[in-house]
Amino acid sequence: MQPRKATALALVGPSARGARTEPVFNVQAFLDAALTSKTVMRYARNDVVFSQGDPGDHVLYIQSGGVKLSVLSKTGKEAVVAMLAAGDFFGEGCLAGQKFRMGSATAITPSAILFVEKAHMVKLLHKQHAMSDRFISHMLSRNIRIEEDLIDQLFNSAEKRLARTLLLLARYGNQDKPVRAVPPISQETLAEMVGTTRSRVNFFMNKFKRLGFIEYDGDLPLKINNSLLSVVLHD
Amino acid sequence: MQPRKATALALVGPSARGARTEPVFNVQAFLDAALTSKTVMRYARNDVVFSQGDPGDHVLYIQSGGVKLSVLSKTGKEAVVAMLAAGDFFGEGCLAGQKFRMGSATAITPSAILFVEKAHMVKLLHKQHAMSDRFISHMLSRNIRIEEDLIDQLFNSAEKRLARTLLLLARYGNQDKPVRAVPPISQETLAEMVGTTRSRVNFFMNKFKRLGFIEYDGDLPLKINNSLLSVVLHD
DNA sequence: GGAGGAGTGTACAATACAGAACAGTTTTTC
DNA sequence: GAAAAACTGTTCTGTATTGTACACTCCTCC
Repeated sequence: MQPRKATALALVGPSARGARTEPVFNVQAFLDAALTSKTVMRYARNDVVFSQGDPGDHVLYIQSGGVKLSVLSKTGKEAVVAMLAAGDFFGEGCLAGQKFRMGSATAITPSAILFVEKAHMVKLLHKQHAMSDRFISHMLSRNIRIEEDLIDQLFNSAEKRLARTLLLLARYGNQDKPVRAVPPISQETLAEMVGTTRSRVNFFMNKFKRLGFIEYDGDLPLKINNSLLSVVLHD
Repeated sequence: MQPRKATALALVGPSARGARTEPVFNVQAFLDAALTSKTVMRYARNDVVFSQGDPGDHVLYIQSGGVKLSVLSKTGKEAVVAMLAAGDFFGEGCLAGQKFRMGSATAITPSAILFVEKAHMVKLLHKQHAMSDRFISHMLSRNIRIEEDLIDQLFNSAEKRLARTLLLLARYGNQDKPVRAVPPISQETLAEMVGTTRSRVNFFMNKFKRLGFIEYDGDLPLKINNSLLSVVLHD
């Protein structure tokens, strides 16, 4: 019924990490099928979608908005594991048998989230090529991204990690401009993403500012000078 | 033709991180299909399957043996990203459009590796439920594992990370024994897995030995005392 | 059987980092 | 519009970690 050919090869060559503010693939086919399992929820900024330890057997899909995945350690430290945008899945752990959420999911902008029950998701993966393509593609690029984060942690100092995080965050803004805008994020959150303390982030932010790598008046959102900041990474 | 029901639900509940020295699922269906694209290669310990930077458009599947995935930084440091066993896939990056290998793959034991061409892999994923179940299941558990590694890096000290790495490595040995054997791995490699220096690994290894957490005569393979070592992690 | 290599045991100086504290500023909230 | 909360700027101290260096043992391969 719905046009399917456009998505059939989605798996093969999506430079899945490009500027991606809207889902890339043919949402129709997926939604038509998925919506039969009904639930779409709406969240405001900072609303909690689920909390670490919650039972959960739904895979979630971001129709619009953005979501932050974080983990809390026994000692109370928080780490941000991923920042997701429209078209991303999360909570897929339940497909692998996880009965409880391993982390928390929080909306970072007003978001519409689709809930797909695990059993139903499995069916979809079997029945719909477009769906399984999309899901596998998502898993692949998420894998690549997490692996890069891990490698970043293993190789680089906090200063370089912060530089990299800023550069990646900037991709949320417009592409192809030398100077990009970063969404409003506190130094506290940056610290949780980078894996260091806020005071350390503050120190480096001011260093970057002093050196002309980033621009801001003490107020977020800030502008980052792409080419300059890359210097930090490649030396 | 081949019995398929046994694998149909493989996706749903595989405690994929159990003792897994042989592929869990029905290899027949997969091999029958995959082998039409022919290549199986055999490697001896320390043979290189592919190197970082190599062009590559094959997904690889471990029929038997074990493989180490590692990455080399610009400054010459090496990091071990994963240790894989029979039944695991690797090199899936090409499915997401990566034209070159992002890291190196090295056999850690004599191994038989199946090469599946990218285009053929995509076909298999569409045609064979058992195949796409198996692949998605693999991606899910790999994802979970890498994420855990990342969180480990963010939260824990080098000492705890080493303890965790040893405990995980021990799962290669027999399950359900309080004392497990770890395959022969140099302190150098351990350092690359943990993300620290060899001298630091040596320091902690001797500390663990002194405290009775592990046993070895200066010679690998070593035995680790499971319950004791966990103490390090949970305090 | 001697040379070279790989792996281990150990020590030490330089440094990156965490943790904590406090003042100043802006933004929320009632 | 006052009080509270949230965020930034900055400083300090102790500690974990790196980087490096050297001695020692064991293996292996001409």
